[in-house]
Amino acid sequence: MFRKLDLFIDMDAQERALLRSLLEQSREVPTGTALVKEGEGNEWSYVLITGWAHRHRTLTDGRRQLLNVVLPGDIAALDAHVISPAPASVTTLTACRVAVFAPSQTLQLIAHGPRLAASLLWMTAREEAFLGERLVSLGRRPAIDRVAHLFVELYHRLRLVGLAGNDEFVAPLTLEHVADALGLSVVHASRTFSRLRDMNLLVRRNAQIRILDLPALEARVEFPGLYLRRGLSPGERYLRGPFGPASPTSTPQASEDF
Amino acid sequence: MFRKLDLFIDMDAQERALLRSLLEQSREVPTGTALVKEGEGNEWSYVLITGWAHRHRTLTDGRRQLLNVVLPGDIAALDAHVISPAPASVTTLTACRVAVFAPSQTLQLIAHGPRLAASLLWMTAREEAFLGERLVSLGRRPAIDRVAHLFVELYHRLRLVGLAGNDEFVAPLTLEHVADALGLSVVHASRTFSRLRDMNLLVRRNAQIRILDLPALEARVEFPGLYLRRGLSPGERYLRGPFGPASPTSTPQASEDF
DNA sequence: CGTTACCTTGATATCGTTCAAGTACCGTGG
DNA sequence: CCACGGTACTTGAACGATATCAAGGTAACG
Repeated sequence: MFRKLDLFIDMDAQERALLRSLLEQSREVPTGTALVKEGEGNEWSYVLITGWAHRHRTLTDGRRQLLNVVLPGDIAALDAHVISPAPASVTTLTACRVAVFAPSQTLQLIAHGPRLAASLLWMTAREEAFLGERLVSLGRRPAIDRVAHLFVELYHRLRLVGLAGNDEFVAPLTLEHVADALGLSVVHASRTFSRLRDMNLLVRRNAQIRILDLPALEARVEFPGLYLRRGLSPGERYLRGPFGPASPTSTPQASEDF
Repeated sequence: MFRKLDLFIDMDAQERALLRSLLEQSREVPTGTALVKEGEGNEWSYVLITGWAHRHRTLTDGRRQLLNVVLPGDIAALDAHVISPAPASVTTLTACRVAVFAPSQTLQLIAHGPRLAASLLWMTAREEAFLGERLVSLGRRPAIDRVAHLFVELYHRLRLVGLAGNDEFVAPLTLEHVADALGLSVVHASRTFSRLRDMNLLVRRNAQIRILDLPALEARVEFPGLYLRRGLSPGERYLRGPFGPASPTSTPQASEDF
């Protein structure tokens, strides 16, 4: 399984090398490992290379809220370097391969130049957009649309990193995870999946998700998908100008796996 | 009204000057101005100097979700530089004084060195923490606790910038804003305020909020307030080391208004 | 002095929760 | 090969928190 961090802007050779060096020391962790624990001072950040994880908060009485799902290529706890006690936990949902890196390395990345720094900013902003969308779901959408939106979003995110088939993918989430992500009870999450199946929109069998009617699902939730794409924003356009790729040997074009 | 951007790490003279230059060209905008419109390619970012604004998404049928409140000292649409069509709108709630700046200036800031870049990262991460907390509210808290949490958070944020009294502050939010922020109907938001008043916890009269029992409110929502503080995180400790303040003339200490 | 924006209150409806029971599917040990 | 226990899921029934509908009240403002 190869990691596509082409989420970043097109990188020159030097930038690629720097990132590569971060990813070299990776380790394998089992299901259920707490990479970050909320409330504790966390020293490390992670790049998820393979497997799934999730970010979540737990209240004292046991209620839980899943904030986001962390997929291969995503960075977990980048904020660990700037926000002292971690505001949320990060736990693996499957066995994972993760690259661990220290604050000093993040700052090295930033110090290397504005292009990588802006990339980190972009990743963080993307995370924020995910949270915003989820907030719209919890605040203003009925259960069926919340579930629809979650899985349409997952579908697109997984496709981006080559982990989803044409209409199918594996999502190692229990009903409880879905419920905790969407502010529902497990019971109602179950009923909602039944409803989606009966409406011929989406089928969930164990961890297998099959999208039956993507257009219908996207229409339900007004899915623009814009916040997923790596559009050419003003900032990026600017980056290609004044600063430009640091090495003239690299042609600015869609980046490949590396 | 003076702006406290001491949210940033302690800055040296050069860094302060750079920020100052950004804030110099500010303009006054009336209530209800859309600084950013969702779906449109936005070219500008803003530092809010005085007044209130809010970030929000609107669905086609008119349902709205308020994502966050923007207070003096906050940056709005910093992500405009990296995420192309704006994922959410930003609209003023009062007359505001805002400093407008272009993507090029953000990148200048980043390029100036890792300390300012990390500060931007910190502000973005803080935003993300706000969204996460709100998500917990919408997903797992009953109406009364949602309202409690929102106003405790606002209280602390306002205190941080000197805009809240000991137990009182002005919040130019209508019931509709509160309802849209918390995923409630206007009617129920009204009833919930009544309940809070009857329980001697909080009183809202027009735009005036009076906190009657802060400890009780904070206990209800397990308010740690950690994500508000500017704790000395690993990354920050690091910044004081290798890089240090760029100018040796500035003593590293708590920053003042400037 | 009427219009509009904002808020309140009551009555009824609904979506989602909780409680409870039961099924299916493991992996384990006898 | 079967009994066992655990986890994940499903389904039904009753309940409850919040929504919706409807009406009325107050204050600002032209």
